[in-house]
Amino acid sequence: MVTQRQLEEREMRRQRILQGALRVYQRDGIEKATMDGIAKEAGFGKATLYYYFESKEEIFVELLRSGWEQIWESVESILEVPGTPRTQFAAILKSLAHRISRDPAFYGFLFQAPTQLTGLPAERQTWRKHQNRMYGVLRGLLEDGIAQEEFPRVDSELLLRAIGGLFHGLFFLGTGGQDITDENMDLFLDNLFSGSSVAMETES
Amino acid sequence: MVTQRQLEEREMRRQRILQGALRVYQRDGIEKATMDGIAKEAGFGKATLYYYFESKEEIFVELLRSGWEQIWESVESILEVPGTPRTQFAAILKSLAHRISRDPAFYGFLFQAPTQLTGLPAERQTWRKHQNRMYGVLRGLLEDGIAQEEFPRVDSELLLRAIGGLFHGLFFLGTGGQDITDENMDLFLDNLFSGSSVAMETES
DNA sequence: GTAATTTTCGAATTGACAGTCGGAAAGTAG
DNA sequence: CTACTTTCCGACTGTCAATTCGAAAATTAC
Repeated sequence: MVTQRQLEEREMRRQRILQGALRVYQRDGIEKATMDGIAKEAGFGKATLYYYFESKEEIFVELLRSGWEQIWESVESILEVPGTPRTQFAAILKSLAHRISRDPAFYGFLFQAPTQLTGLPAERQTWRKHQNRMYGVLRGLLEDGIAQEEFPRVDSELLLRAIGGLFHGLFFLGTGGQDITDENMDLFLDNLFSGSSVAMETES
Repeated sequence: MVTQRQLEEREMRRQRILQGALRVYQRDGIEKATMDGIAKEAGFGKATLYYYFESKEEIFVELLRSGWEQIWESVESILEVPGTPRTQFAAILKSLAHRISRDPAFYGFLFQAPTQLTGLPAERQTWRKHQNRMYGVLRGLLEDGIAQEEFPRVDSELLLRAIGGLFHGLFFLGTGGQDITDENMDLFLDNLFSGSSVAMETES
C-alpha cells in the first residue's frame, strides 16, 4: 500500500533527478551528459536513477514534455484574451520572451535539445504534441493576420520560420552577449511589423 | 619521389573521404557519425582514413575550415565593390543565401556543426578565423549603417543576432519546408530594412 | 518485535566505437 | 624482374558509458 506522502516523495525525487539532468546538460551538452554525472548531481547512486526512469533518454524526453506542456498552457491562456491576430501573436512572443529571460537555461534546453535528440521514433517524441500545437497556433495567427493586412503579404510558413529564427537568434545564439530587455524586444517586434498599419501595444 | 599526379590523387582521396564524412553527418548527426560509417561511405577501410587524417575530429575540422574559407573569400570579393553599408550588407546576405540554396546540406553543416563540436581547444578551431572575420565585417557594416541612419538605431550586436537568427530560421529551421526563393529573400530583406530611407537594389 | 515492501547502490556486464598494428597489395624506378 | 615506396585494410585493443544484477538498507504494516 502506498500513501499519498510516499507518492509525493517519489515525485519529488523524480523532480530532483530531472533538475540534476538539466544542470548536467547545461554543463556538458546532451551527448556528454552521463548517467554518472546526473546521479552525482542529483545525489543518488547511478542505479537508483533506473528505479525512477527507464533510461537516460526518458529523462530528457520527460524534461522536454513537461516544459513544452507548460509553454502550451501559457499560450492557451493568452488565446482566451480577445484580440486581433497581431496583438495575440505579439502577446505570445512577449510571453515567451519573458519566460526565457526568467530561466534561459531551461528554455535553451527546450528549444535546442530536440534538434540534438536524433533518431527517436515519433511516438517517443512526446513533447511534439504541444510544440506542434504552439506552432500551429502561431501559423494560424499569421495567416489570419496576413488576410487582414496586419502582416506583410508573404507565405505564412516562411514568415513563421523567419520569426522563429529571429527569436532564436535573439535569445540563444551568440554565447556571452547581454540579455535582451523588454524594451529591445518591443523594438524588434515593432520593426518586424513596421510595414503594417495597426499600432502595437508595447507597454508592459 | 612523389609525382604531381600522385599528389593530386592523394588530394582527391582526401576529398572523397571528406565528402563521405559529410554524407554520414547528414544521415546520422555529428555524434553518431562513426569512422566505420565514414569509411564505408567513402569506399575505404577504416584504417585507411587514418592514413589521410589524424583523427575523426580532424576530418570535421577540415570540412569546417575549408568551407568557412570559401565563404570568407566570397565576402571579401563583395567588399571590393563600392557601396553603402546597407547595399554591401544586403549583397553579402544575398550571396550567402544563394550559396545555401545551391548546397543546403553543406551549409547546414557549416552553420550547425560548430555548436555541436564541444570542448575543442581554441587553437584547433581553425575555421573560427574566417568565421569571425565575416561576423566582424557584418557587425562593422551594421554599425556604419546605423551611424548613417540606414538601419534602425539599435544595438548593433543585438541587430546582428536578430538578423543572423532570422537567416538561420529561413534556411535551416523547419525540417521539410520548401526552399526559399530569391524573390522571397528580397522580400524579407526589404521588410527587415523597411524602417529606413534608402531603397534597396533587389534586382538580380 | 518481524515480515513485507520500498528504496538504494556498488559491482558486474555489455556494446559501441576511436584508434593501432602488422602485414599485404599495388604501384614505381631502374 | 627486383628493390623500394606508397597505399590499403581486417583484426585487435582500450576506454567509456548505458544498463542490469543481486543484495543491503530503510521504511512501513501488523
